[in-house]
Amino acid sequence: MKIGITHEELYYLLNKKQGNVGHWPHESPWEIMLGAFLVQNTTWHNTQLSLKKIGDATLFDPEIISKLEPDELVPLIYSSGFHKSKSNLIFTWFKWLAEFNFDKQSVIEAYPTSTILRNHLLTFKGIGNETADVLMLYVFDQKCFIADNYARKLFTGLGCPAANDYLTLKHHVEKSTELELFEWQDFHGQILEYGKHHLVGKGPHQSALFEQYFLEV
DNA sequence: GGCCAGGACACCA
DNA sequence: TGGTGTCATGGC
Repeated sequence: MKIGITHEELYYLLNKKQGNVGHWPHESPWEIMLGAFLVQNTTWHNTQLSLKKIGDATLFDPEIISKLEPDELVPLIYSSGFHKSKSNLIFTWFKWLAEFNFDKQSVIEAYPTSTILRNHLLTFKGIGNETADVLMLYVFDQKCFIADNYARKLFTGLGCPAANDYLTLKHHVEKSTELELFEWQDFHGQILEYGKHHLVGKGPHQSALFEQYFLEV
């Protein structure tokens, strides 16, 4: 990268600067899945309103959630928007999980490689690259990089030429970065935290600003 | 009252 | 393959 630090160093700088940001707040894996779907193009605040309603109605019991029809899900998730598509996704997702008896280890073992599992996640209508990676990283415990909007802005600002496309940046970072699983999880949280404070409403090319921030450790 | 948020997808050329 | 419209709510 242009400012001459490795991806690992970037992560450690963010972590040192911002401290513990709590990578993905949750009480259970079911809450992570629901959060990943509901937060699409929505604020975390709106997502939490929906999660609270689902929790009140189901206690996040996957068996109970899996028995809810899309029409029954709509009033629970209304506040996070796109309720038609999101209710259908939750419905089909938990029906699929039921085939594995809601055991995520069984899901992981049913697919020969993490790439094959990820490709299957992408077959769900409503799961794209970013949501698939959130699930892989936080639910199925697979090391990966989430090249979301904030990450692409940040890496572009740092002079990374591969950052304008989701998959290009994802693969670039993954093949050239050595981190533990919990660090990959925290990396996303750190970028998100940084993005919410420094990237909202700003254009992608802010390298001077980034350098000033990171070198002021 | 317009703009945007921790996207995804269909459609078009 | 790349660009654009659409889905929808809540906060500022």
